[in-house]
Amino acid sequence: MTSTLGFAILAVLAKGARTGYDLTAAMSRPLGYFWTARHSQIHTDLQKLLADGLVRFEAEHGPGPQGKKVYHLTPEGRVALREWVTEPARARPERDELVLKTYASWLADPAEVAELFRDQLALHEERIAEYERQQAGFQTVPATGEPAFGSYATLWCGLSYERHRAAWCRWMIEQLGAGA
Amino acid sequence: MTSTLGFAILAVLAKGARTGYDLTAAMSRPLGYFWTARHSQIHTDLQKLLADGLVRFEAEHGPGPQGKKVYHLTPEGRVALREWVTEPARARPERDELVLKTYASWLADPAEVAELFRDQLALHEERIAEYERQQAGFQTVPATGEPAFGSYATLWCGLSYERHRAAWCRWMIEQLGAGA
DNA sequence: TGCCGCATGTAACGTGTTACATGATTCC
DNA sequence: GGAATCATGTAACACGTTACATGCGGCA
Repeated sequence: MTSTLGFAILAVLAKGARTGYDLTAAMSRPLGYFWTARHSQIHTDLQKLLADGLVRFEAEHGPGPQGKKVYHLTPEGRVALREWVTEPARARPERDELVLKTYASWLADPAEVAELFRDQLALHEERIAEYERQQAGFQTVPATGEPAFGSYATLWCGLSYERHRAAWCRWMIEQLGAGA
Repeated sequence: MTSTLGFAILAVLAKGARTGYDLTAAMSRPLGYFWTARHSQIHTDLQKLLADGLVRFEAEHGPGPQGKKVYHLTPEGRVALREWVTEPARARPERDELVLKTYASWLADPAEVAELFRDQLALHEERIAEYERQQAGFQTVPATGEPAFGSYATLWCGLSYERHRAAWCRWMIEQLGAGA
């Protein structure tokens, strides 16, 4: 059974052949802001995909003791990815440390908690600016059949998420100030 | 080193003494919508907290082969929790299967992808209704020093999140319809 | 020659899920 | 007497992170 990370790898490879190293770069922040992985995990998962016949590689002469392996999708890999896309997504349990801290925030000094939220707010505002810059790079919304549609749609989601989060931080800061 | 789950347990116990079973119920959906755990994990973590002197229990006669253990915070546990609250939250990597599917959605049939988002939208709308009902239960916003403030603030966050998510689903459905 | 970026891989550990295992109490 | 709920615990496995390990190619 292919793991979700496996499909994430296939999704990136669907846009073009890449080495494990390139995949790692693509799946690190800020590029891969919805599924991240370390190179160690990517390499081991590539070996599983290889065994399942979903990817293959061309060995190339390059740096490192083992040279360079440029992975690409097999037709089976492309089919598996396409079928996975429309299957219902398994809900992952929400685990949010900041929300948990909020739940216990009544125990702490409101001014110190507000400090925490001011830091978070600054972070979200930075990301909003970054995402807006990226969004401005698109002249129009790409059509649903174009590879760029995936990038645009995830960017829209990320931007919406950061705005929601920023609004929550502002509300918290306001509450914590008023209660002091 | 106390794990995040450990602090989640302390945060629930800060509101009153509970058994492992009660904690499991409190940390399952929909109550614990920001940190969930299974009973197996909670029991093993309680044993660590016990070893660290952050919780203690009163043995009571009750059901089960081992009877009943009602856990409560020790003064050290309360201090540890309060100190943890104002420490900066470690960012967990975002891992969102639906967003990943969206990234690869250009490969699939738009009508089938739209189906996926209609299902998701229905789910979010249900949660919004549920959270709004819970919010209506509060006459006023609790003061920051009251235990209820934590519940209200997390509810606010959850509601805001579900609305953002619903808006994204609606946008996706619109795009997928227009492109067909 | 020395450092940085490219490139691949393994091992140990921590966290979380699923399944296994047991048995008392309560209500019908 | 039987079933549902309350109640605690262990073991095997999956997933993810951190650290360990190696070494080529290009540039200064």
